[in-house]
Amino acid sequence: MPANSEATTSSSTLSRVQRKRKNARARILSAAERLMREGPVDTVTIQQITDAADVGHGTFYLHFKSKYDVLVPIIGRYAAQWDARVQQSLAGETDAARVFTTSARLMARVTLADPLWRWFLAHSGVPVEDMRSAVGAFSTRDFHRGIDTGRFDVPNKQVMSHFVLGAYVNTLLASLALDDPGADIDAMAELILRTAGLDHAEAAAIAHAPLPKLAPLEPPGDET
Amino acid sequence: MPANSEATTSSSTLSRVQRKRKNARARILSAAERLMREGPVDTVTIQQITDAADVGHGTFYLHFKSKYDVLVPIIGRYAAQWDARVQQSLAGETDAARVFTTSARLMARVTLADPLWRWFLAHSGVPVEDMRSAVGAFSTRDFHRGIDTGRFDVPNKQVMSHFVLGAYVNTLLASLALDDPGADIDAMAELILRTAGLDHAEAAAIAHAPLPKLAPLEPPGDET
DNA sequence: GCCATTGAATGACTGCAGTCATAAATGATA
DNA sequence: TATCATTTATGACTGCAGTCATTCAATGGC
Repeated sequence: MPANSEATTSSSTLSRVQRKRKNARARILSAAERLMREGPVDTVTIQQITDAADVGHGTFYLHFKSKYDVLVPIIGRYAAQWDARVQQSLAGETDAARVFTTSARLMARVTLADPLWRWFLAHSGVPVEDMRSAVGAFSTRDFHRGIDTGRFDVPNKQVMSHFVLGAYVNTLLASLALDDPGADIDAMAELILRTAGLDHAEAAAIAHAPLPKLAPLEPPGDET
Repeated sequence: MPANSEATTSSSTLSRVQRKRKNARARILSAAERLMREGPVDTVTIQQITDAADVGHGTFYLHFKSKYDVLVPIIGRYAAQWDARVQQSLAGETDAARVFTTSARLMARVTLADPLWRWFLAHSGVPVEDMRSAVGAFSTRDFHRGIDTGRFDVPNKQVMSHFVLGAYVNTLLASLALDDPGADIDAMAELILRTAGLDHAEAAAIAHAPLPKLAPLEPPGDET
């Protein structure tokens, strides 16, 4: 008796079902993003998402574990788009310390500007791995480059990664309450550079250098 | 029709009701701790807690917001007991950097040894303030002492606090998977000292100095 | 001693997250 | 193009978190 009782009522095209088939995941993702951008994230229910995506309630759990879980790829894509721009604007820069620092400072600002990221940060009751994949993927990459090229001096690469990521996330978390988080972000960058072995003067100079301007991202509802 | 239908069946002493009255919060706390230490934290329901505490289901929400919320004072008390011992064993130490570092290293080890703390860390989807009050209260105190006495050199005290707390928590979080987290904890301590302005040699020396022994805590079911 | 006021305590109730038995679509084999 | 195996989808169902209208002990005024 379960399954599609209503869906087959109009088995006219049949391709409609096929279309649903192939990209349930993508449909859920875009429906979730739309709904969560419309209203408060908390009030969006799984049922609303699956209704909007025109898939069954259970289908959601085939692709995602929870509401948090569906946010990860959404904000990940947002971050990836910005990261591409940031990297572009840093094309000429050869110093790994400057690349990392500028990237982190810009990405932190961008992150704090997005309502979905803000909610995610405030509710980051997520395992380390999700944090890493979504929050710190880009910063981590640039940071490791600094280590691998010998620009940074760290006693324990593994611990250093967790250390810096945690510091980064918690500083952003605290900055959620601020109107202009720029100064705190830069102070954080300075501290990271210190931790990475740069002397205080150089850390301060790099962390407070002027930032390159980036063109704003167009409305984030576009599909690939 | 609600209220106590069963509770008044034996209105023998009447003082029993009075006793329930005054310390619902304490009863909930001890019942919650007992249940959560008995089985997996996840499987304990609010209903089970209120049943064990012999209070109504709704009473729970009068005192606590959630299951996470009830854990905060529980693990806070555990930490406070250990902190007292740690401070005692550091009575002779005058260097704020050594006090902070030793305290942090010991408390991290103790924290990682407690199942309730481990669960809390793994599920720390809690606002910064809870984290601060439970996770970092003692470390934060010692850290600020280092700043205030001029032993530490930090550009921004506020940011520094969030930075260090986040680094601390996330490093512990990552250490949950390790059999012996000691080495990682010490590496973390070294990084904190660097961030606080100590030169690399001194940071390493202090962070890897031998730890004082502490007598183990007796079974944590005692009431004050 | 009586009544009014307060706010702690209660548990039936609501709504959502997450599960699971069922079933449709797809693909492979021949 | 029939048959079986595998993958993907479904929605009724379960159980718990959290709410809220109601009850009642306690306290203070008179």
